[in-house]
Amino acid sequence: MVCEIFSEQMGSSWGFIEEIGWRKGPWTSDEDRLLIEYVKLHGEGRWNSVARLTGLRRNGKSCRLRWVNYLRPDLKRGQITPHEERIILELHARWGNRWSTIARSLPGRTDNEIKNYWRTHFKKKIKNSSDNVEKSRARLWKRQQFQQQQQQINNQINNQIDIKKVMSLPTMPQAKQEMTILYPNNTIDQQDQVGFFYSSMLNNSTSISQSEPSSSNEDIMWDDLWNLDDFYGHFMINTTTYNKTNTTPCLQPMATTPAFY
DNA sequence: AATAAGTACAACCGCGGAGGG
DNA sequence: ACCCTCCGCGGTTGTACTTAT
Repeated sequence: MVCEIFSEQMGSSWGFIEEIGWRKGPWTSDEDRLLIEYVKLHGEGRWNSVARLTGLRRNGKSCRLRWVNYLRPDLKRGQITPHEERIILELHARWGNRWSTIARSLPGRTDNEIKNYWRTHFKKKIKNSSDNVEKSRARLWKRQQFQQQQQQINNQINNQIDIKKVMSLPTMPQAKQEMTILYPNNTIDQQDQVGFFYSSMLNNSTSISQSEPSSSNEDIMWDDLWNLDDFYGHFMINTTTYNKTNTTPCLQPMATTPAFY
């Protein structure tokens, strides 16, 4: 019966690409229904049998993809929440583009969804990253100046807060020196970038509650993250520490954690 | 209002690993 | 050991929709 319905509604007038028997392009609601019925009856898997058993003119790959990314009942709909975004960032720092691995930590989200989210929200900034290194350094320096001023003001206002730890942030040359010791095999340029990112991450983490006059903190944070993207492999993987029994990763940019950690 | 640029997301493709014959 | 099929993964493309100019 389902085959009859299918053949009635899947005429060539639909305008979709047909290639040697297999349909391509967007799925129709009827195709979805057939696939859902198939999974109800036979369970997930054996995707190449779908066409034979349902009359659906989709190949196994297409059926699996449609089910996994769109039809599965346990999928979470709606926008990625800020919390999920943080998780994605942290896990990407640890795993790189292993989207399926990242997706396992986000129930209801698919690898495809996370991959798309990453690309549209973050990846686009990479192309500008090399140009931004110098600009970011200037911003970093400016931010450090700003933070020091803020800290001085805070000191004056509230003597009970001990901010010595925050003020002990390493300078850029210090960070580079530490990286040279820790990762002597990296090139000078890599160490330069690594030290820079480390430094900027630290500064971002301390300035999170402060407002900065001329530019958005968020913009700066993302810009700096992009500078990191190309050398995660040299840095984050080596230095991200996690307990094997705890699947939640933590961003700890340096082996020698700064005082405020 | 028109259109170019940007964004979001569904879907396809190629590749490689696993497993069975 | 080899071949074949199936499956899953990551990269990429296509397109509808939104926003900016």
